[in-house]
Amino acid sequence: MTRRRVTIKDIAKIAQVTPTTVSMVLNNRPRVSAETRRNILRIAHELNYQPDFIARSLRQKQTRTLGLIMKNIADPFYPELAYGISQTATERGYNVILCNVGDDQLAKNRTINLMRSRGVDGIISTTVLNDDPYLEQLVEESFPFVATVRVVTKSPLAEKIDSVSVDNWSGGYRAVDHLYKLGHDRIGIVAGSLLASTGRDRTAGAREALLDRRIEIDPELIVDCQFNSALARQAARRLLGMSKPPTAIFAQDDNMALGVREEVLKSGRRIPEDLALVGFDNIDTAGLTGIDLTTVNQRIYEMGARSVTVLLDRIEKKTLVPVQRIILPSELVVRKSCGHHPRGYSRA
Amino acid sequence: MTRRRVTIKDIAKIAQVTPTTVSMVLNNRPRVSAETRRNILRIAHELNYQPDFIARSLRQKQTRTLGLIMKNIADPFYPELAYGISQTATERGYNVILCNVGDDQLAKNRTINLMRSRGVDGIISTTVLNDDPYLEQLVEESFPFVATVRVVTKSPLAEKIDSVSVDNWSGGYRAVDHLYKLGHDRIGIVAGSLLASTGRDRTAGAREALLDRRIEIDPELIVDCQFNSALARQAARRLLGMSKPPTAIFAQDDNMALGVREEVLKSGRRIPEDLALVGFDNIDTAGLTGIDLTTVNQRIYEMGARSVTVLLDRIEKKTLVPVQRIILPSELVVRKSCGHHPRGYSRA
DNA sequence: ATGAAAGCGCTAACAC
DNA sequence: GTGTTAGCGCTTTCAT
Repeated sequence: MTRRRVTIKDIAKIAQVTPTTVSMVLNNRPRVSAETRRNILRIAHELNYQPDFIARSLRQKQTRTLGLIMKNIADPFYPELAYGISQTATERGYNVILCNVGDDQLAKNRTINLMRSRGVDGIISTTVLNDDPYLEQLVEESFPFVATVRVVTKSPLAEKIDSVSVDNWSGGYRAVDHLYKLGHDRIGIVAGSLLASTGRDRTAGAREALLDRRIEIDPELIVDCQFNSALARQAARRLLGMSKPPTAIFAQDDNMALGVREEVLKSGRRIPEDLALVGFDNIDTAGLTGIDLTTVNQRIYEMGARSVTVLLDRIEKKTLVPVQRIILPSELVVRKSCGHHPRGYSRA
Repeated sequence: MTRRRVTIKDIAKIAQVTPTTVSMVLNNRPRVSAETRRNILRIAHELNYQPDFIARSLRQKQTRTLGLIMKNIADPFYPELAYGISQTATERGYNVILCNVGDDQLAKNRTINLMRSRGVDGIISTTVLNDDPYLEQLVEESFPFVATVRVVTKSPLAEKIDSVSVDNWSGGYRAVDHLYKLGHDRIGIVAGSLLASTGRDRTAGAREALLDRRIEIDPELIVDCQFNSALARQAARRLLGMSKPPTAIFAQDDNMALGVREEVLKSGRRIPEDLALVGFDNIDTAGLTGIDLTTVNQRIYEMGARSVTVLLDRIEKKTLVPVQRIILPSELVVRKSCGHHPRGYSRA
C-alpha cells in the first residue's frame, strides 16, 4: 500500500553503480560516462524517481524556499503583491511559504523564527516597523531579508536592509496637490498608521503639499487610523461631523477610501459634488464605473517581482552585492471622484 | 560571522547528557528526571536553540507543511479562501506553500510533483478537473488531498476524494429563478468553464430553473467563457449585440459580472432598468454602493477553513476516517442590480 | 570515470 | 532515567 518512494539507492542498485554516481548524474555533474549517464537517467525515469528535497536540503543547507510575511492576504492590496512574488519565485525555482500575521507583533516575531527554523533561504516581509526587535539580529547574521511595501527608515538599520517600496512621499504630495488645484483648502486626511513608513511618508508628503500651498494645517483634519477600512469609516464619520467639515478627503489606501466613500454617501453627500476623494494603491475596484476613484497608482505586481529579485541577489550572491533600496515611482490616476474644473485645474 | 546554529549536540555536551536525552526533553517526552529536564531547557534557552525542522522532517517523514494550489491568488475570489486556509493551518501548527498554476495543465501536474518532492503532508487544490491525470495516483497511494471550490464529479474517483465546495447547483438555480420572478424571460448566462465542476453545476442549476419555469432555452443565450473577466466582457458584447438581446444576465462569478457590468454600462444601458445582472461569490466589491450587485453568497473563509480541517483529518487519522465531501450552503443576496418589483416579485 | 565513507540534525528502538 | 546505535536520503570530499 504505502509503498516506499524510490531513492537514489534503488536506482544505484539496478544500474550497478553507487549512489554517488547516481547523484552526480541527477545533478548534471560532468565526469560520468555518457553511457552510465544515459542508463541511470533511463532507470530513474522508469521508476518515476522523484528527488527528496528534504534530504537534499538537510545536506545543502538550503531549501529553495522563501518566507512571505504579510498582514493579511485578504486585504485587497496584497493579493497582487503575493502574485508577483509567487510567480517570480516560481520562475526562479523557489517556493513560497505564506504567513499572515495581522497587526500582532508577537506573531510577527514568532513567524520569523518559525520560518528560519524551517530553513527558508530568505524572507520577504511587508510588515516591518522601525523598532522591530528581530531586525538587528537578521542584519548581524546577514540573513537574506527584504522589507517591501513598508520599510525601515531609521539609521543605521535602514541603510543595511534591502527594500522595495513605492515613492509614498510623492504619492501623498500629488494626491493633496491635486485636491488643492481643484480648489480645496480644507482637506481631510484619513491616515494609515504612523508606525508604518507608508503612513508616515504619505502623510509627510501630504503635509508638504499643504505647506507649499500655504494652507494652514488643521490637526483636527488629520486622523490616524491604521490601514483598516472599519477605522477609516469611523474617521470619516468624525470628519463629516465637524462643525466645519473638509471639502475633500485623502484616504491613504483605496480600501480605506472605499470605506470613507460609503460613509460619505450614507451621509447624503455626493462624490465629487459635495466631497472630493482620493485614495492610494489603484486596486482594481478603484477603476470600476461608478466608483471611479482618483488614486495614486502603485505597480504592485512589479513591487512583488522586484522584491524577489532583490532577495535572490542577496541569497545567491550574499554580501558581494550592496544593499538595494528600490523605490518605484507612484503616479496620480485621475478619475472622477474629485470632480474636475471645466477649464482644467482651477488653480495652477 | 556566519556562525553555525546551535544543535541538540551542543546542548547535550554542555548538559553532559546525550543528544537523545535532549531530544526527549525538547519533545516533552516523559521518563526524564525533572532536574535534567530543567537543566536542558535552561541551556537550550540560553543558547537560543532553534530546532531544525528540516532534520526533523527527514527523520519523521512529515513536514507539517501543506501545499496550496490555486489558479491565481490575484483573482478576487481567492484571497479570502487563502486567508481561511492559511489561518486555520497556522492554528493547527502547519505552514502553507502557495502556488498559482493559472489554467496551465502542465504547471498543475508539475506543481503536484514538486510539492510532493518537497514532502508536504497534504495538498489542497482549487483547480481540480475531472480528468486530471494525477488524481488516480494520489488516490491509489492515499496521499492526503482535498479538492476545494472545484471538485471531482466523475465516478468512481469522485467518491474517493475529500472535497469542500459550495452548493453551486442551487446557487445557479436561485440566481436564475430570481430573475424569472422579476419578470425576465430572456436570460443570458455568461458561464464559467464547463470543464470545472463550478461552471457545470451553476449552469445545470440555471437550466433547471429555466426548465421548471417552462422557459425555452435559447442556446445562443448561454456562452461559455472560463472564469475570466476579459472573456466575460467579450461574451457580454456578444449578448448585447444580438438581434433580440437578453433582458437579464447571470454571470457565474462576481469578477465576470463586474466585467459584464462595464460592457453593459458602456453600451449606454442602465442596470437594472435596462438590464438585470446577477453574479456569484459575493466578494466585497459586490456590496459597494453604486455596484450593489445581486449575487450568490459563498462562505469563502469557511470553505478555506473546512478544507484544512478535512485535510488534517486525513493526514492525522489516515484511512481511519471516511471520505468527506462537504457542500456548504449558497444563498442569494439581493441588492439592486436586478431591480425589484414594487409589490415584491412580479411572479411567484 | 567511479566508489568509499562520512555526515547534515534529528529521532526511535532498544538496551541497561 | 539515560545511553547506544542506527538511519532518514542525499551530497561531498577524497581515493583510486
